[in-house]
Amino acid sequence: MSTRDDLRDIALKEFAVAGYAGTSLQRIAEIAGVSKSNVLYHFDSKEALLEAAIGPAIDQMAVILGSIDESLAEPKARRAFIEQFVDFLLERRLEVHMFISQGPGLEDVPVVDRANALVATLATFFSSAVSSVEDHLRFGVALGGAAYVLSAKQDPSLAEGPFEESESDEVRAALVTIVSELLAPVSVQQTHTPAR
Amino acid sequence: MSTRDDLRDIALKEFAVAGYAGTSLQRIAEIAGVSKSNVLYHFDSKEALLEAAIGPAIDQMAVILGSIDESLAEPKARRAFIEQFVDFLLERRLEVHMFISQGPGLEDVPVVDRANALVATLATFFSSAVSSVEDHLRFGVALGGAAYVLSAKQDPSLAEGPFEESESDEVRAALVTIVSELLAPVSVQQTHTPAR
DNA sequence: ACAGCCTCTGACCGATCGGTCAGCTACCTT
DNA sequence: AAGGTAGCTGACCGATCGGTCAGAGGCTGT
Repeated sequence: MSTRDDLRDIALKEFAVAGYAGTSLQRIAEIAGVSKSNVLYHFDSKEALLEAAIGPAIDQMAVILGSIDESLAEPKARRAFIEQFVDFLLERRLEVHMFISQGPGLEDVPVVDRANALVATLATFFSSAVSSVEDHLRFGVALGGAAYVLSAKQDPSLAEGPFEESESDEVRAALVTIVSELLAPVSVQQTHTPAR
Repeated sequence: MSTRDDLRDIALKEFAVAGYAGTSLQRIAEIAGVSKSNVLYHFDSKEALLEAAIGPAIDQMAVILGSIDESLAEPKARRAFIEQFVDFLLERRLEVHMFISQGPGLEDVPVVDRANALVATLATFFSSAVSSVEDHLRFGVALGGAAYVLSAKQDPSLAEGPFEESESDEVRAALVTIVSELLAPVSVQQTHTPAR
């Protein structure tokens, strides 16, 4: 693995656990065993490092959202989307946790604004302007709850690899069940894209 | 309202939205319209300000947890607890959001460790060692999801007062429904404290 | 052998961090 | 009137922040 990739991975982990503002370039450099200057050689700025760390996850999220069309009202399509979404949460739990917990307060960082826009898009799919307050809450609980539980599970270690092999499948299945349950009563608006 | 209370409230809001590390005493002082020295006159240190900001919420949480006994298995008692818990989330959403999103990474801050211990206690009530992975996830999704959705709802403003009067009741009722739904299948262990 | 590039470092920069300190003002007590 | 105390401020401290810069060392192509 290249030094650049090392730095990106370390930065992502530190940003997720200690926060963007709470993580210094010096600390990232020390963990990686390089100088702070070297961090700024590979990345133009701290903000550029943040973009490199969470950008791929946002790109991936955009692809997932682009693949869903208005057929989301059909139970089968919806189930497939939820599975895809849970897989995304499992694979990118650090990035998602970062965005969930630090999304506000990291405004005017371009890559974060892009992520905010994506979540807004996703929300309109599941609960448009005409849906009830409860539907909004269901969507939020599903997204925020799944993101929280994944980041909180391996709290102190925040291990690098995915979950234990044996546990991973069980977690995935349970999450799909829970999220499906949460979103089941939500009616999907499949007409036009909402006005706002 | 005294200057001290002003500072505590401002600090809580800023800590919640920008993070503890991302909020400077200078900024808190500017918002309050006082000098930074004055902040450190009312609070011995930044950490003391954090404790003053979230301590009351943790005390309140401890009281709630102390009031529940092992009768939580009965549906009526469980429902009452969920309502009490949702009310707590509504009243203390800033503190809860702070703890949820910054709990790890704020270790060795005494007041945060106390909050962590409380959540662990709560978790053992709902899902002991013998319960399934899905039960653990259900509990986590309910807690983290409810906390996220409440902090995310009023994103930019992060208004001081509670929700709009008309909307507040609806949000409360919906949250009680959703959390009850999430926790319904979870079997409560009411024998002894789990072995591990 | 030399030139050029990539990787990387230490020294250094101004700004800001949390925190200390001496002292000012206003008010209360005797 | 004198003294004490609570509330507050500006000047200042060392440490650390993100970021710049000149240059060292290694590797490749000529």
